[in-house]
Amino acid sequence: MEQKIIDLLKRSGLSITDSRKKILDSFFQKNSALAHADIEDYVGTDFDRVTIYRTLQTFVDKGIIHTIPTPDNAVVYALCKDSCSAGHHHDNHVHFICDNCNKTFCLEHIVVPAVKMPTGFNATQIDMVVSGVCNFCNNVS
Amino acid sequence: MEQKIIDLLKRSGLSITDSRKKILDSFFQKNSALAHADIEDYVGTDFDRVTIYRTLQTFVDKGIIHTIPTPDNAVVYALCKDSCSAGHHHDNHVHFICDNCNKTFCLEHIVVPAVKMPTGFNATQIDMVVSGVCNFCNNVS
DNA sequence: AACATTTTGCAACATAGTTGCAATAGTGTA
DNA sequence: TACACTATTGCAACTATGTTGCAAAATGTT
Repeated sequence: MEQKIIDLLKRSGLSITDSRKKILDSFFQKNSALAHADIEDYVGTDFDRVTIYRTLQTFVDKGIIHTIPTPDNAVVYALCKDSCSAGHHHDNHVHFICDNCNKTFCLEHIVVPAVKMPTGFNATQIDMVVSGVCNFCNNVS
Repeated sequence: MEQKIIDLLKRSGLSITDSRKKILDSFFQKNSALAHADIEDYVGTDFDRVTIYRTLQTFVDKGIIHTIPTPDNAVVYALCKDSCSAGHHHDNHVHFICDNCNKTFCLEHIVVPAVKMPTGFNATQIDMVVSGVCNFCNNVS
């Protein structure tokens, strides 16, 4: 796991630092998307708030994580699959937010369907966010 | 116009106040969605920041406006069509954000397409936000 | 080990949004 | 129209979120 994280950082051309390792680790530990506050909770007081902001920004720039827009306008981050590289970002899957446990999931294999735009409108990016109850919460009940 | 706004407020069971009239007016004047800051600019110093927050919240509760999630996570509001009523909200159209002029539009007649959810996931709401260049910016170039 | 380059932490700041409470304005009734 | 009741507003203070500059510390390279 440790090695997997170090490899990913190296592959992205980033130097190996404690905060980057720990923050990446938090994404591998949980398998849902994380808000800034979640990460702050996870790493505790080990690192400064500012460092977390900057690290997340770096990860987004390098294509390691991507942001997910949510209806309640909280910033949420999730790991990108290997096909994502710096700048060129293949994030065309549907995202799911559970109203019950409040977690955000990437539905990796559900592709955002095409929509026909009105004349004059050119689409470059499409975000689709579905809310409801996730499989974990459904199984519990 | 004045009368139209007063009728809308009455129909929603709200008392007629200067701030509500002015804020509703800003939505009728511009025909794109508005961020809190846009409204603050429009109404100037006539009303307190807090009043604008509370008024927008009231309008959302009553189904007069709806919020739109944006990829850069700014809160944006737009007028609901008449079919929207308090609590019961028919907001199943696609939203469009222009990367050039930065305005947000409701594509009222473009319905969000259906997507098949993985087993265990139940969808109650689907948001679809398209980014690109709007028809106004395309015509200009 | 020594150096140049990144990264981090701190402090200070900027913006966004919330809450309690007293003052004010709107509404229905006489 | 005047009154009383209720709803709304403004103020102040606060919390949360995010940003910037700069010096100190850690990283990578030789």
